[in-house]
Amino acid sequence: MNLQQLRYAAEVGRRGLNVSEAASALHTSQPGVSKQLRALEEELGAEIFVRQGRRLTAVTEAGREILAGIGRILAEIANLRVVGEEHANQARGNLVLAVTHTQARYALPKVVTAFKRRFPEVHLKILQGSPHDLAKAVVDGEADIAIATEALAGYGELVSVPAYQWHHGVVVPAGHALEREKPLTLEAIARYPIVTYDASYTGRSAIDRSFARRGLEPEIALTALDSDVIKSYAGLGLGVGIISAMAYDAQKDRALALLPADHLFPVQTTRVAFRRGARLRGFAAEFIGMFVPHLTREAVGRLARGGGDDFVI
Amino acid sequence: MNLQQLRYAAEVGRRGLNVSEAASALHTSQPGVSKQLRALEEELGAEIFVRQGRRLTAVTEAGREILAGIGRILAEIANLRVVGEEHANQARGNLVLAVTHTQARYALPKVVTAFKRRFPEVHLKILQGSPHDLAKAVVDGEADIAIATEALAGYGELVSVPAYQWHHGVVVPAGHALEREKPLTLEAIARYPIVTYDASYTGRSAIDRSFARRGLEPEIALTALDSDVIKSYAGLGLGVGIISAMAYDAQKDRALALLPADHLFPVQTTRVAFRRGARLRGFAAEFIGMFVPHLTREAVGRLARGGGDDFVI
DNA sequence: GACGCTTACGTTCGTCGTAACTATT
DNA sequence: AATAGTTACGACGAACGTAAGCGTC
Repeated sequence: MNLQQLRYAAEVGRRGLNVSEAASALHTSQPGVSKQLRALEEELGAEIFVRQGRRLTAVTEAGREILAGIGRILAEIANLRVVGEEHANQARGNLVLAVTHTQARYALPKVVTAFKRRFPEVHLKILQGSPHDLAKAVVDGEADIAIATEALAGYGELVSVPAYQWHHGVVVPAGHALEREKPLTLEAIARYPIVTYDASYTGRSAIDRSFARRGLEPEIALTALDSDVIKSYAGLGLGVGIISAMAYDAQKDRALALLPADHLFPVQTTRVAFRRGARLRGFAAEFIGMFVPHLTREAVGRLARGGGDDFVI
Repeated sequence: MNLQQLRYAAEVGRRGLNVSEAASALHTSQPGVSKQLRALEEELGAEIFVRQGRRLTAVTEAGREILAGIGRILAEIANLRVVGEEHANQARGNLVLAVTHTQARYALPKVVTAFKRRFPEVHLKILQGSPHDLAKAVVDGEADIAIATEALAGYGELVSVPAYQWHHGVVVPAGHALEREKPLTLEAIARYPIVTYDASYTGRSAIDRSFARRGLEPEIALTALDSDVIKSYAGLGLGVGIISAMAYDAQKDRALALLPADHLFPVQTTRVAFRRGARLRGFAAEFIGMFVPHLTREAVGRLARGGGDDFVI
């Protein structure tokens, strides 16, 4: 058995049992991967994949367990490298953040600025995507830290902690009839077409639930992945915008009015997540500490080693 | 990086930083181990061992973390093999028990018999040693399950569960003066020399504490590792024996009298332990289930995956 | 001088990539 | 016919063991 075989098996598992694709992703030949897979199965005395003719069609019972173990092994290998990097230079390295657009645009700038001042030699990379993409990126080791309001708490492979809370707000063109609606109600909003986040982004599920609970079925005129796009179309009069209140800037968004909606939609909790068992770089733990009030770098380490359970709000 | 390098580093760490000894234990050449160690350190970018001249004298800060990670990796590799073995034949394999003499002689026979009837193809091996030896054997992967009354709960690398409780008893030659002492007291016992277990065996620490708490300092005439030896010498009149009550057999030990001492010494709890995170063979979990009442095979699996904490009585 | 790690070197084994082959869609 | 995986084979490289070298105790 060798590490290469484990990497190959893991990649094949991740790539939907497609050996050729895995080989190409690993920058090696397909026959090589195929052969090493067989050798691994041979040595373990258990088939990992079910073969129909010459194709891999499923993962066996034992295979599931084996792939899970391989995942843990490769994660620990990655941790070893992290220890080495940390040792080489505590203040230099790469930090990959996987965040939603709203976070990148409105929540991160302040922390990122402070972080960069403190760790000028750390190269920051910000990946964007849907909350599920972000979670997957962290699970697969492509990103170190994910920040999002949705989905993160649902992954057992991740440790997630609540970072801060916020509310949705309603944005309309200045002078819109809704501005005179006091107090603002869901019923009043539902009379207009809605422009808001795409499904599974930035608290969208909470918005839908709030309307549904009152028996309302507002027309969703347009959905987008980011608050800026939604603001633009709300400004064009395509509909009433529902965005994260922190995405409204009284200065820059003078053409729009923000109507507070704290009483209409539930409070949202943005969470920070990283891989369970991951050996985070010191500055990565520090970043989390800077982003989440009252969470020390040491506490982050403890969470990673996994008291096992999520920090519950 | 490859697995061989990790095995080498782990072995050197375990063998007190002696490369030659590690090489010989691994059935390979010393220069090979030395070179691979350097290669690993080189690749990780961190020294694992401190060198003074040509000798390894200590483990570095980073090295401690790295060796810990390597330990987890090698344990997971072992788990992969276990999955393979399980797949090959659920009812065949090896089960290594590490137990103290008292357990082997008086607690195990019934369970072992039942186990063998149920899994005739499983080869059972019973290792003996001091509780600390047993714990070490399991931590190092030399044994699957340890059973002892002392020490086990003190190892973070082990998951331990209470199996059953018992009391010490006093054995004296039939007709001994102590037989007429009713109720039996520690003071009365302390008037005679004592024959009992060696330090750190089978509840010896509790015996010492009981006397000490009453300000008594009995003369320990002789200590031994096993109950049978103690019984022999107590029978010869060398002193009053204090052994596990279950080690007294009214039939076979007719020359001795057992004086109950439940009220003199605290109740003892024998524990069963296995490596945290270990993927036990099905029959191993089953064995634990047979030994520990009310513990199902599934519960054992859950414990291994580590809700993290010991089962508390 | 004995022990213990490192350096040097030649052999061997394993891994990789190319090419040809076979089976499935 | 195209896609996907296996078998075959030759080349390269890495790891191993032996032998010699260098520092320590």
